[in-house]
Amino acid sequence: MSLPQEESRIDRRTAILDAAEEQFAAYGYDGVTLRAIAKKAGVDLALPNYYFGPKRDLFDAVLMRRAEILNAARLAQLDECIASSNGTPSVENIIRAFLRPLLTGEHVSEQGWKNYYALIAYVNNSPEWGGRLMTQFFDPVIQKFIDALRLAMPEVEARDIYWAYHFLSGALTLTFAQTGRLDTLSGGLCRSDDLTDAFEHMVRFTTAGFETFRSGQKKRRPR
Amino acid sequence: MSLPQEESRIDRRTAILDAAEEQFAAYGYDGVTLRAIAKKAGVDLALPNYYFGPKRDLFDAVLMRRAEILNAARLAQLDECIASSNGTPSVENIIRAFLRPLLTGEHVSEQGWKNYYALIAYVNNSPEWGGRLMTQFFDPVIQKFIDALRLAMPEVEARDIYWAYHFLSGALTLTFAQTGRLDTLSGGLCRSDDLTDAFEHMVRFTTAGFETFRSGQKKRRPR
DNA sequence: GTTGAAATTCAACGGTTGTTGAAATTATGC
DNA sequence: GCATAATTTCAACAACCGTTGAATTTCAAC
Repeated sequence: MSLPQEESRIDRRTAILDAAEEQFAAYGYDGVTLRAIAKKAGVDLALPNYYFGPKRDLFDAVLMRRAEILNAARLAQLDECIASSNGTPSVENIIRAFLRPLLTGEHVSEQGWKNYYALIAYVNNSPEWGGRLMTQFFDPVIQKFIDALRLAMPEVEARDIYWAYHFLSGALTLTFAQTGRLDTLSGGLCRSDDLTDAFEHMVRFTTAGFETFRSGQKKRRPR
Repeated sequence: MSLPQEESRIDRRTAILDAAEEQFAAYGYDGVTLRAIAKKAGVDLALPNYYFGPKRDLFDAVLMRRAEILNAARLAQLDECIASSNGTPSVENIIRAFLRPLLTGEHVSEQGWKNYYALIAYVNNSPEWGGRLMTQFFDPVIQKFIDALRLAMPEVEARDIYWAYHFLSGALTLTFAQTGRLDTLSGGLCRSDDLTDAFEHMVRFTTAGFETFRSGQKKRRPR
């Protein structure tokens, strides 16, 4: 017997990451046991600890794995977007550069990426980790997008742009979460797992949201 | 001794609800133990179970308590909004009617309401409960707001309105979550606990997002 | 094939979880 | 004041948690 040799070594690390990714996304950090992860991955209970250390480090490893891929893809899209528009890109094209890596090729078809997106939704809305982890893994790249947006709308205050990005982030991550609520609310009219449809709507909605801050009117009186 | 009589009976029920609300919002359902809740509420470990049954029922009770208050306030605002505009209110006024109950009077000052909002953010983005609980507690009222929005924009397809509400919901709940991420991302320019500022920006952003679907152009080609 | 390192299994540890039944306390109706 | 019910306390249950050290197996180098 020499079949599962060179393959199974690496396979087990990624099998653990895949299983942890799926479970964490579905039930949250505390809702998942190492025993459930190990069983899903088809490995011994002690193996996750052997490869990744304590549970919290495994969680970080899951987050880190695809964050690097996503950040690199986003930066490439942003560079191309800026280059192809003589230095001052449109708001819509910046948003498209921000969203496009999320639905290219394997990202829409592979279940692993969908699980990862749902996990991001969980982390982004968690008071426990949202501040720390999102800042650590994603905000360096986000800042470059904000810089580009400021360049695209130089007359808009920075505060307004940060708020607008915040709303974009919320809309995006709720769509990631795949709760199925929109589907039932709309009586089946909308399918939240149709990422292409979701993002086309999101681009229109958020682009208009950003652009509205060009008009100088400050705060209206509430009520 | 006859001081803690009529008072403490009711107080213990609400003390448990308050403590559970705070803990669930901060750490999620599985991140909280009944012992932590009981300790925070200053009651015996067995008391939560005595009043509310198993842990899951306590969670539902926490959600239900303020949901009824919020739903009633929203319906009142919607009625007033429709009545004061001769039957066809503006999109902006509908959104304001939807958001205004969140920052009236005690809701901004009481910490209990802020905890509840953070809990909603957790539930709304949870694949585990987002579909079931949000639909159960909030969607009947949401449907009435959608009806009003359809009336305000009769030329827009229902699908587009449902998507737009979905993005509004995501933006709103992320703001609820109070992760502090926006604060650090903006270098202190934005304070996410300033609900008045948050909602004034949210009204502008989301109103523009809804209105953009009036323009008949369908899906643009991505890329 | 032998040797040393890496990978995997196994069993168990101390600690914590939600839940519960029985006892003790307090309030309520007569 | 007494009996009845509601409330609160206490102790403990069985089940499960993350983690680990030792034993076992598999691998790689010579």
